[in-house]
Amino acid sequence: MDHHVATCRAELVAVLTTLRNGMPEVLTLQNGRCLPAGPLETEHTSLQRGLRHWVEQQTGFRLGHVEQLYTFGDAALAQQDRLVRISYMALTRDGQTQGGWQSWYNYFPWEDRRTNACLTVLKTIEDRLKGWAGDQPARLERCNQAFGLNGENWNDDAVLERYELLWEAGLVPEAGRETVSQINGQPMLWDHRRILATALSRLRAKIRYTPAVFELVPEEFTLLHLQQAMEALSGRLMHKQNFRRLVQNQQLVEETDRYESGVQGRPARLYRFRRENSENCYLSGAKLPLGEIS
Amino acid sequence: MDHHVATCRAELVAVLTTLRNGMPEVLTLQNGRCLPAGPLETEHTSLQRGLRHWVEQQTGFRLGHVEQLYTFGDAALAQQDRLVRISYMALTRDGQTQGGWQSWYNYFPWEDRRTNACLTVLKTIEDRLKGWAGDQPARLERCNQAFGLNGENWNDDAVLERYELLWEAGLVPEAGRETVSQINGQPMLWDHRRILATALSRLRAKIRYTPAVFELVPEEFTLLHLQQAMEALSGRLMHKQNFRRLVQNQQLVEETDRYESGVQGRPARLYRFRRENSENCYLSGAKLPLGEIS
DNA sequence: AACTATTATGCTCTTATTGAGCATATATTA
DNA sequence: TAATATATGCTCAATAAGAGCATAATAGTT
Repeated sequence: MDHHVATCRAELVAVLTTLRNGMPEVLTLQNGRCLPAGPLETEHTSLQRGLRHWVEQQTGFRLGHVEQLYTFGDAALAQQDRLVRISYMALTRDGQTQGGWQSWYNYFPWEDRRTNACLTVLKTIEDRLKGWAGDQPARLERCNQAFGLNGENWNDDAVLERYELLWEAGLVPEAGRETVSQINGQPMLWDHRRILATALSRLRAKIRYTPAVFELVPEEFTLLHLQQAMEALSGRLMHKQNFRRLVQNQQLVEETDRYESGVQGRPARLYRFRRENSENCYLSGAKLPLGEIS
Repeated sequence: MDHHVATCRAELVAVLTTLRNGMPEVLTLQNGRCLPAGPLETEHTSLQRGLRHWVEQQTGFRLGHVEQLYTFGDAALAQQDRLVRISYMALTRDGQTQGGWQSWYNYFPWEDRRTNACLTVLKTIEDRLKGWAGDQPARLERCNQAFGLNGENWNDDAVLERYELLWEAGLVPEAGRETVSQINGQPMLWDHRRILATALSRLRAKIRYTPAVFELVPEEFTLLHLQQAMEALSGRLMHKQNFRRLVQNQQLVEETDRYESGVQGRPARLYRFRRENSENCYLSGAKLPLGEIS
């Protein structure tokens, strides 16, 4: 048998996240149906530069720091013209540009546990998953662990595992089954929703042990703003007093002499991120653990 | 300006790790100068299958579960014939096959902090880094954080950061400077040592929150064996009694009714990994934190 | 001006986890 | 039998994490 080196095209896909009105949003195209993406061209001198080029061309947005997510290549692709999809994640504090920002939780309604609304969603999903699992203990166990059923804990970071489980169970439209978008989430083209799920997983893990949140809040913020940013990203509520204690003990922020104005109640002090103290904060072990509420 | 979709070749690189005689080892070719690797061919129906094919052909080893590491593509590569290098990591408990197993710490002597030998290495590196940093505070701070100098903590997982810092400082042979292998580590071809550093970083992080160690120890083991496996991978010693307490509290292991024999001292009970309890253990939050020794 | 609603912030209390090390148990070897 | 070596059980102090009470400071209302 002959062996031929496969030539392939590399496609670059970007997941750009911002926070607006207490909701994490992602930059999309075509009415939310896909992510900015384009092929690596001979003019691009690096993968990242290719990515930047396409995002800017398609959305007008200039990416800052990006982080590689995953390379997908094992789908059922044509043998002769292979495609390798390399995905990246980026953050921005100003999603004010034109173009389609969509809430994360349109795509993954079961991931926003801040309100009671998701209880309905989860109940429906639980029922359908149980139908799929039947009496197969392996399947049941996977459902329990992924969705925190039957006494298991809910793990914020397991966004991808949950999405893939729903796919396997035929409960997302991409898998060819008819579904309700309020429950099963809005679909995307190709595997873009899977890439988005990968990004949420990564970002939720990242904010736990790096000061990544600070890239999403304004220069000056109250501790409540910071907490709400963490809550929006992680999808769960936190204990206010304990959150303050943690942030302050980590020495990640410093007081300013200014206060918030124009709101009800006692005005909150504005804080600023101590960048010098944690330029590479994960190295020094500083963490921003989520003081979870039960 | 014309835009042309770049065709490229995808190269698949494997980092296969095993534990032998208390040392973590990696499967290499050409006397330790490179990792098993090969191009994606038209016959390969997925990236992983291509990877398996090359590793088996070059080393005779059949890979088990693999995990993707990183895709490198932004090096100074020829425009017309681009190369995308996709790297993977795998573990095995029997590195008994033929072929070149090399200790991790031949490549990264400063990463093995279990013995006093590394103190000399680190002292030399520290001196040279200080020379490179001069009086630039940004550089000094990076050195301190990466290598735990000046009161900063040593972070096991930051293998890649340390390697890249040494590269930037011109202290590794790949950067074109003449170096001493006992201090600066054995070089590899191309960027393979960087890929290896990525793998160590990932694996050291992984053993903290998944039961990955159990893929590297025999079916039945004493708690000391398990501890020594963790120590070999993380490069640091741990407190014996506290380690037992942690492992047992996590319910990751179960007693057998057998004991170790043929060694000095009181014979140790043999334990077995409770796979059922943690098939997907990271989801349920089970951790194997390293009870560090100061 | 007094009162109420609302949010910020300080503080305590309890429990769980972690680092450290002492004490005892059970084997081998001299 | 004594010495040595390792395994294993247990305590103690320090720290971190979850929960909630109490007080402070503002805007709006009566």
